[in-house]
Amino acid sequence: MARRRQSVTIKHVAADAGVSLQTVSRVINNEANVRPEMKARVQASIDKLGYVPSIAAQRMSGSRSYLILALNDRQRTIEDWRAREGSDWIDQMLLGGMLKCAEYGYRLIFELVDTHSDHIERELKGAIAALQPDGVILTPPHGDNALITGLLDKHKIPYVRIGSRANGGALSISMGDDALARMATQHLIDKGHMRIGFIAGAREYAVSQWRKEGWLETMRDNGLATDGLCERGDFSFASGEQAARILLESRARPTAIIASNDQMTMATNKVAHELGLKVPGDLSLISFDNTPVVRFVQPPLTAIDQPIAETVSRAVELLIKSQRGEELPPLPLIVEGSLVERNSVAAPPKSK
Amino acid sequence: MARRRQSVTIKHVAADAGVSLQTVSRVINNEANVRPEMKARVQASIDKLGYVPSIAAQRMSGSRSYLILALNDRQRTIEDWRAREGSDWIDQMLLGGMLKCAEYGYRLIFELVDTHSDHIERELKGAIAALQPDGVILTPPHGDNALITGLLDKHKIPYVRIGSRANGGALSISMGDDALARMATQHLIDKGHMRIGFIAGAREYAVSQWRKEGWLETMRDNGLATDGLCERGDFSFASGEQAARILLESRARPTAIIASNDQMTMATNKVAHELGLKVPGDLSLISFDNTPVVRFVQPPLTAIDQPIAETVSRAVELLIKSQRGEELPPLPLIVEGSLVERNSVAAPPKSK
DNA sequence: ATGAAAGCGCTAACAA
DNA sequence: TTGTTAGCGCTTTCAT
Repeated sequence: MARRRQSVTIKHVAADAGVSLQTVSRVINNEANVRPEMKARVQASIDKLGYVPSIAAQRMSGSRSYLILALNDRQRTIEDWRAREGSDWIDQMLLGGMLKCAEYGYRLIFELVDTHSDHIERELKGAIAALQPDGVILTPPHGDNALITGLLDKHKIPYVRIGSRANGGALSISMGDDALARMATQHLIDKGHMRIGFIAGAREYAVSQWRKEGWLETMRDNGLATDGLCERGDFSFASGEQAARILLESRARPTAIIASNDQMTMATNKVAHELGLKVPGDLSLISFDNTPVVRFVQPPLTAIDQPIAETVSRAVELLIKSQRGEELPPLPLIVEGSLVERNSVAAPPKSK
Repeated sequence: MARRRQSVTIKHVAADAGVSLQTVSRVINNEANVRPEMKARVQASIDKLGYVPSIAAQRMSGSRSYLILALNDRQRTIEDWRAREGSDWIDQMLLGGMLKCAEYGYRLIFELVDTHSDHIERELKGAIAALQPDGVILTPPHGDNALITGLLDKHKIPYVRIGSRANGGALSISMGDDALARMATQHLIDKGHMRIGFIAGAREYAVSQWRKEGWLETMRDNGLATDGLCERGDFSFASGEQAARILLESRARPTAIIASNDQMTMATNKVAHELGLKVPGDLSLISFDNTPVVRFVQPPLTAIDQPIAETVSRAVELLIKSQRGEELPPLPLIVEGSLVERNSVAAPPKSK
C-alpha cells in the first residue's frame, strides 16, 4: 500500500515564503491580521508550488470539512434510476448544487437514506461521523423526518429543508407549490374549464398537500365544485392510471385534470386515450415537475416546471452563508416555478 | 463557528473495551493478529457506542480516504444537464458507482474536469490534494488524456479508464463497442438491408472510432459497399441533422442508418420525416446509448444499450480490489451491451 | 501583525 | 497477540 503523503504542504509554502505556518494558514483562510504585502508573498508561494490545503487535515484540526451532504430518499431514487423513465431530479440537483459548491471550494456528496426503517439513525450517524459535513440538504420527504432533523440539531450541523412542511427553526426553501397549483388551476379556468380534476401525490410529501390546497382554494375562490374531483396517487405511473380511471369513468367527468407529477399525468394521458378521449380536445392536462419526458409524449404536456437546480443552488448558498455567519434572506426562501405551455391544454368541449 | 469534534472516537471505544487504540484500529480495519474474543469485545463496544471512524483522521494517518473520484467532462455534462434532453449517463453512473462504493464503505465524489484547456492540471491537482482519493474513474474522453493519466500515475493513484483507446498499464473497461456496432450492422443485414449508412461521433471519443470500425468491418465481411455511407457528427442533435441530410439526400441513399448516439439518431428520424420518408418503412434506424427518450420518440427506436451502471460498478470494484491487492480479472474488462429491439427497424423497401 | 506549541483522530512502525 | 510512540497537515489556542 503506497503511503500517500501530501506532495506540497503548508510547511513547504511557509518555508518558501519564509513565514510561519500560522501566517500561511491565515492567508488560506482569508483571515484578518495579515499585511497585504505579507499576504501577497504567501499567495505567490502558494501559486508557485501549486499548494492546495488537504480537506482531511483541515477537518482534523476542528475546522470546516468543505463537504455538503445531500440526502435523498433511497428507495425512490434507486427506483427512478432503474426505471430509466427520464426523471432528472438528481441531475438538476447536481447541476445546481455541485456548481454552487464549487464556487466556494466545497464539494457536494450524495447520500441515500431510507425514509422508513429504523436504521436511518445508524446510517445517518455513520455518514456524519465519517464525513463531518459542514451542512446537509434535505430533499423531500426527509425534511419532515423528525429523526433526521433531530439528529442534525443534536450534532449542530446546519441543514436546509427543501419542500418541507415545517418552517420553524431551520433553514428552508420551497418552490411555492401552492401558488403554482393555483397558477395551473387558474390557467384552466381561464380557458373555460369548470370541472377540473386533481390527482394528489403521496401523503408523506408535504408538497402533495400544498399542491392540492392550491387547487382546492382556487376552485373555491371561483365558486367551482370539487366533490368527486380529487383522487390520490403515490407519484407512480400505476397509481396515476388508477386515479385517472376513477376520475374519467365517473358520471360527470372532469374536462381537465391536474396531476401532481409527470408520471401520473402521463398515466392519465394513456387512460384518456384508452377511453377514446382526445387530449386536449376532450380532456386538458397539466402536469407537475416538467421532467424531460413530457416533451416527448403525445401531445407534449403543459407542465409546471420545478426549478430544482436553482433551488438546490440557493440551498447551498444558504448553508455556506449561515456557516460563515453572513446575513440570510428571509426564510423560508421561495424559488418560484413557472407554467410551461405545450399542447395538452385547450378549451373544454362544447357539448354536455 | 461551532467547533465540531467527533462525538465518539477510537479512544472512547478503547476505554470502553479496555484495550489499546491499536487493537481497536486493528478491528476496524479487519487486520490479522486479533484474537476472536478480543475482536468480539471491541466490536461490541463499537456497536454499543455507535462508533464510526472519521475518514479525515484515517486519511491523515496515511491510510485510505475511502473516496473514489469520478471525473466527467465538464462541458458536455453541464450542457446535458441544461438541455434537459433526458440523457441519464450521470444517473446510471451513480446507480452503479455509488451503490457499489457503499458496499465497501467508500463514497463516490463527482468532479467535472475540462477536456481542453490548460487549467486541467491545476484543477485535477487541486482535487487530488484536497480529497486524496483512493481511486479515480475516468469517463470518456478523459481516459485518453495523457495529462490526466500522467498526473495520476505520478501521484500513484489507481484509475480505471472507461471506453478508452489505450490498454496498456492501467485498469480499463470497455463496453465492447465494436462488437456492438457489428451486432447492429448484422441485425440490419439480416433484415435484408444492403445500403447501411453510419453516422460517427466526435473523434476525441475513442468509442466513436470503435463503433465505426465495427460497422465498417461487418459491411466488408458481407461484401457490402460503404462508399459515401459514412458521415461524422459530434454527438449533438444539430450535427446529426446535418449528417443525416447528407446521407438521405444522396443519389443512392441508404435504406438504414446507424447513428452513434441517441441525439443524432433522433435528428436522423426528424430529417427522414421532413423528407417524407417513413421510419421504418423507408428507412430503418438503430441508435446507440438507449437513453430514456428513445422510447418516447415516434417510432420508438431500436437501440444498442450501453450498460453504464454495470460498467461503473465494475470499475469501482476493480479500483477497490486493486487497492487491496486482490486478484483482478483479465483486462481490459468488457461489459457487453445489448440490442434492444423497438419499432425503428424493418425490411428495406422493395422498389428502387 | 506574527509566531510557537499543542492537539485533532487515527494508523504505521516499533516494542514487548 | 497486544501495547506504545510518533506523526500525518492543519488550525486552534496562547504568546510575542
